[in-house]
Parts: sequence; structure tokens; C-alpha cells
Amino acid sequence: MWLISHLVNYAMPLDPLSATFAALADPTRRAILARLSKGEASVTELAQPFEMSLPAVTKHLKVLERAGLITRSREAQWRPCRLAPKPLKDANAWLEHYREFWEGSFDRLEDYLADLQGQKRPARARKAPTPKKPK
Amino acid sequence: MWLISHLVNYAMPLDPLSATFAALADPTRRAILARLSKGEASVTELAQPFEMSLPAVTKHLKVLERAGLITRSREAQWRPCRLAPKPLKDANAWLEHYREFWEGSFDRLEDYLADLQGQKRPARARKAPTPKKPK
DNA sequence: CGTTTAATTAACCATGTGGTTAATTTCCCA
DNA sequence: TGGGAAATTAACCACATGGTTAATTAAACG
Repeated sequence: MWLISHLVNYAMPLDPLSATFAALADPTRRAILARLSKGEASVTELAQPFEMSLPAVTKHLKVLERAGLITRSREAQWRPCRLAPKPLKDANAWLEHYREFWEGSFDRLEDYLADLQGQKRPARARKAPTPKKPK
Repeated sequence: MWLISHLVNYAMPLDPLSATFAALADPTRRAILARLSKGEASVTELAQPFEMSLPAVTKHLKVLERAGLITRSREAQWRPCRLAPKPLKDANAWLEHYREFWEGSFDRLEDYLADLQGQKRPARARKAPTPKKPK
């Protein structure tokens, strides 16, 4: 029954966290954010350090805007962009859950936990001598 | 001369930070990481909570592995996965640069900086054929 | 041996992405 | 009133992604 999975997969907007991470997954867009952290800027200003065309920058800005990472206003024919902090805050909050994993002597926390769990061989290793669900 | 841009654009592996953010930009993969934070697991174990096929999970694991977010070993026919902390640490370090933007009374830091810069109209208004000074 | 279990590979599909050039919109101003 | 600057839209291209089903590899076991 592929109907439902297709309905679910296509045209589904990304959840906010996914949209944020996706927007951050491009060096041009990260550079744009870095520039905006120094103050608002117009599109041509933002495009200036890059070797790409204006439309390409416009597309990057759209991605950033959809992710809520920038807001845009109008000022005559300029569309100044500004950094918006909320998604960065949320992304940081998500990463914080894993802080213990990269910090200090807990770099090997996985080891520790795995050992705690005892042998528990990887997968569903229950011998299941009895007739298992055939499927 | 589109030759060079094509050479640059295509088949270029992502820089590590981009690969990490791209890998995090999917709820399934984030759920897999959350599961792995509780200890190593096999592919079928990881796939169990999801409604997708095994091959789909295998693909997600490949993305995570390429980003260095997981490591894999062999154990008979199982391929246990474990969380690897380094990329999470690096992603967090990148986000830290922006902490001031989402913290406390600095939520409006952009405002502050923009004001500091004075009028400095948005774009490269360096032409300035005549004293514009709008607004 | 053959069967079962674990997992990957292959082939396919629809859509998203990151770039291009060319055309178009929108606004200021002489 | 019309030119020019800022920016977006349109149409296109080459992959990448996230999913599917079917086939295949690899190891354990009876």
C-alpha cells in the first residue's frame, strides 16, 4: 500500500529542526549568516564575496528565510536581511542533549553504556527455537 | 566559462560541517542518533521503530557514516552501529559563535549593531551620484 | 548441505538543490 | 516619462535524496 507513504513523503514541509539543519548544511549559507551577524545587509552586499550569480544568492536566501534563520524587510528596491536567532537557539538545544558524548572523559560513553548492557548481542538474537512467526 | 564552475560544483564531497548538518536534517536520522545515544544497536534494531523498509534505513546509516556521526563494526552477520561524538562537537562549536544572538537581552543584537552602523543604507550605494540621504 | 537471518545492492521514481542565463518586476530619480 | 539599479522569476541542467521492491551477499546453524 504505497498510497499513504507517498502522501506522507511528497510535498510535506520539513519540520522546523530539519529545515534549520538543512539550511546550515551549505557553506555559502553559513557565510551569509556570518556576514549577517555583523549587521543587516542587502542582497547584493551579501552576494559580493561570492563568485556566484545574484539569482543563486536569492535562492540561498529563500532557503534561509523558509528556515526562519533570516527575516527580510523592504526599503525602496532593497530587501535588507537580518539574522533571526530562534532556529539557531533550537538547533543548539537539540545538540545539547549530546554534550555528554563529546565532553571530557565521556568521549567513550557509548562503550560504558554498551558494557552496562552486558552481552545483549547486537540484534534480536533470541534463539527462538520454537516456530517463529514465519511472515 | 561554465567549465570550471561545473568542475567545482559536481562530485565535490561536502566539507565536514556541511555533511554533519545535512545528516542532522532528517528526523529519522536524528531518531537513530537518539537511539544510539543509549547504546550500540544493529540495523534491524534501529529500523524497528520506523515504518520504512530496511534498505531505507541502510541508506540513512550510510549518510550518518559518511558524516562521521556513527561508526560500524562487524559481528557475524550483524553490523552494530555506535555514536561518534566528534561531528556533534564541531557542529556545536560552530553554533556557539551565535550564542550571543539568542541569549537573554541580546535577542535584539542585530538592532543594536544596525543602529551602531548608522544610516549606511543597505546596498553598495557608493555610486551616490547625488546626495540621496533618504529616510 | 540447505535454510534462515541480517544487511546491502540494484534499479527505479518523484522531488529538492545549487547553479546557470535571460527576462521581468519594482522602485527611485533626473 | 523613461532610464537605471536591485532583486526576483522562469526555464533549464546535473545530481542528490528519500523512499520503494526485488535480488543478492554473508554468516550461523541444524
